[in-house]
Amino acid sequence: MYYNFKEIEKKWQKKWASTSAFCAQANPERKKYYLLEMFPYPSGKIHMGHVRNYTIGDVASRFKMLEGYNVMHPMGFDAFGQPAENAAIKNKTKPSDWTHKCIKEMEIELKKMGFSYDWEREVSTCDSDYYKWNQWIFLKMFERNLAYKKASGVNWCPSCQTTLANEEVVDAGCWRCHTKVEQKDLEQWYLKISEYKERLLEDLSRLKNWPPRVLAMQNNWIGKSSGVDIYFRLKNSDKIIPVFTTRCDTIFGATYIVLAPEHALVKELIRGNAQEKEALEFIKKVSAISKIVRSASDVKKEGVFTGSFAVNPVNNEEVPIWIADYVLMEYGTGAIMAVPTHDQRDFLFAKEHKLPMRIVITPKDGPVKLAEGLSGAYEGDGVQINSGEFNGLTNQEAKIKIAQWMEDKGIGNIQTRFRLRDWLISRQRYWGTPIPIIYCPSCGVVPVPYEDLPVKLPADAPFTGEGGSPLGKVKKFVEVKCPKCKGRARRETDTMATFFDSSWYFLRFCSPKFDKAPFDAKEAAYWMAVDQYIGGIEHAILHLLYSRFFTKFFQDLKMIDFTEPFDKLLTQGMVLKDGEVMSKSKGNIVDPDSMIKNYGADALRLFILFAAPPETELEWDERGLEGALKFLNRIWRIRENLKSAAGPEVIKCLHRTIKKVSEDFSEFKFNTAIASLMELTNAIYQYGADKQVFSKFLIMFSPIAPHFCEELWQILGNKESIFKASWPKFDPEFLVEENVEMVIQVNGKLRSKIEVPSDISQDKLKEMVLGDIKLAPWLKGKPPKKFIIVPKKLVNIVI
RNA sequence: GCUGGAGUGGUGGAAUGGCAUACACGUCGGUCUCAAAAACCGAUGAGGGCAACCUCGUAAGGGUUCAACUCCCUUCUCCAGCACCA
Repeated sequence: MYYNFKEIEKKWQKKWASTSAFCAQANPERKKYYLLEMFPYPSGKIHMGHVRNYTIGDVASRFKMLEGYNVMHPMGFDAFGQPAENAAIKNKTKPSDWTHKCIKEMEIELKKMGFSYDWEREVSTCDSDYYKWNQWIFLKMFERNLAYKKASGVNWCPSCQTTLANEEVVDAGCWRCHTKVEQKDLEQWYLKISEYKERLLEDLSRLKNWPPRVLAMQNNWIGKSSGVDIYFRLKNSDKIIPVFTTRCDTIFGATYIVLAPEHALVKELIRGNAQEKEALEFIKKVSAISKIVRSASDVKKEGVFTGSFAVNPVNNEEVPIWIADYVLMEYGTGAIMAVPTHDQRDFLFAKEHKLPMRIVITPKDGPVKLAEGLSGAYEGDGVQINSGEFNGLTNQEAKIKIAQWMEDKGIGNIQTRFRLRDWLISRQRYWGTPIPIIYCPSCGVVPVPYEDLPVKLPADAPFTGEGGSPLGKVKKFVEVKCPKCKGRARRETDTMATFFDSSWYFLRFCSPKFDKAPFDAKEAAYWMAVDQYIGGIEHAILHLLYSRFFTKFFQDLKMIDFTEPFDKLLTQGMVLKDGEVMSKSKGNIVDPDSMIKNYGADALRLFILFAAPPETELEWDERGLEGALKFLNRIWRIRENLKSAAGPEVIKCLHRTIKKVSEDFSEFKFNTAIASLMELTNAIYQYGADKQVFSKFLIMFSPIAPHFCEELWQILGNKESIFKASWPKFDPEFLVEENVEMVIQVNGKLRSKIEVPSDISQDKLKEMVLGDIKLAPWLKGKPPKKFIIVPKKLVNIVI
């Protein structure tokens, strides 16, 4: 007979809701613990990824609660975004109706899993009470020149009909629909995240409890590199072209320079030259291709000669100036010096266009290779040659000396460059936060005054699917009075990228109904930072970088006094089926709802935690889920067979288990914690348990299977919720064994085992070991050279 | 190419210098039953041996150590992120 999980789970979910069991209040007397899982986009249905993410969080949250912490465990919805608009077009509904319906459905599913959320703190980013503060934050950034508008080539998704941030372009496609991204010249709003690049990079070192790969990814993304701007002068002109290089040690080998096709000087350089026509055609061709496609490494590097020359400042050599598609305007100075002998890209380009080469670094102890015989660039370290006064130095020494020498002579400037670009936040969509800006023909760009916030989304925008923002078609939204001159003006119709919304929601949870600012500083001071954050690796750059940026911004506004929002981060692994990610297109989706129906939420939670450690991928296996249910039933039966007093074997095992589970839960090693609870269960089956042992077992197991344990807890006669109980403590006395089994090795190989009193003296132990008949053939009568004794574990005899 | 991570039974996984394979899944056998299911008990890395036992075994090779899945070096494979970033 299976226990009735359907009834039991429903019963306790109702009870927890009616008693507000998980509602948290700030209390300076108590130690707080803020546990947060990344909030979901309300698609209407939870998937196994959500189940895994939120189960891990729920166990941690309930464990901390039992340990006596004041736990805040909130949940909300990242509710703006394109699916709602697409649904509106398809089903002729309104995005807000569709979204709110989805949120309702999702709340029901989350509640069915028995998660211990503080629902009174729930937020939805599409509520004007929330997005009002997006606008508030935007205006604060605008005041500090951290939000600005600029025209430039931007990533454009033709399917979503909107612009995308660099972070949202994945494999040259849109992160949502995978459509190939195009390039468009548009005037768009940006956030100056680059202002924070040094801090964002440096503070990574504070994040000791973040996974190394996330730190590595952010480090890469910020992409700091040090080098020198070297000033090349145009031949027959005073004009200077600075080029950025990290390899100034190769400057004597620079035989030509290359500019990006968009470089400001290009037009002037080609004017009147024989190459002008060819060059103009090339520029036209390149500008039509998106930057992403252009920068794909498998595309052949193309370029043309400008017909002009520059002067290498270190040796006054005249070098040709080329333009090529592989030089990017956005990075460095938009111009490079080319050293074909020591840079593979330059090498290939020089070979193709028959440009000169000169070796300036030769491998230590290696022969000097001749340019004619060179099959590829030598990019390694070595000794300087053909480098004037720097000959003979190692290139690493030369790098430092040449940089300094250039600064002294005024022909170069030591520079640090970053890869991180500013964050494009304008979206030509409806279902997002309106950017609070008004364009006035006489006053220009005018911010909406704070007292006029929120700028609400009009409810009656038309959804035709014809492209272009629906907001632009709502007259009463667009046509406004200028706040300054009261003249006729036009409202900004772009909305904010939804990543803006999620960059500070963890602060909103501290005071979700606060109406004077995005959050109440006092509440935030108590609850922040988030002690444990849990979510998918897909947000390793986007969301986590933006959230760090916003936190630093709030710190600068003196609204908070910390600089990093998330103390510990756990990125959970994906749930796979037959080795592949579950997806609609593969048709291998396992629906959590039907699993709850067939096995119960507790069994699902148990399986998901037991099948793999949280960070690794989890292979879905329904047999494992059956196994989880079997284990629950095995425990269920214990209640009928409790003895009046448990024997010493079980008591010892209990204390070992308490120690192990306490340690494992703290380190999120749920799979091994469950394994040790299973061992205790096996011991109970062998030796029997009393009520006390079983109660302690239930407390330890309750974070994993909360409904199940509440029910048994009540059956044992307890009136209060099991989550009001306190976490059991182990007694070290019970961990001490009178006798221990010791492993006896000869030359490191296991040859025997003996049981000895655990407090045996070394001499007595040696005596016993030498008397062990099993060892005789291995010792061969020879006297042992050495005894290695690891107390209570092992003896190794070296002969 | 750069960066980070991983490689252990038929399967998921455990062990971070000290008995390799805990705990489960699966498989096989037993108990109960007219029978089956459920439940309970037991076996289960490979090879050899009647057996006690022996040999081999954590991607491959080498090293350090009394002792290596674990530390070091070399190589291979897989996963993930970034990538004409000068």
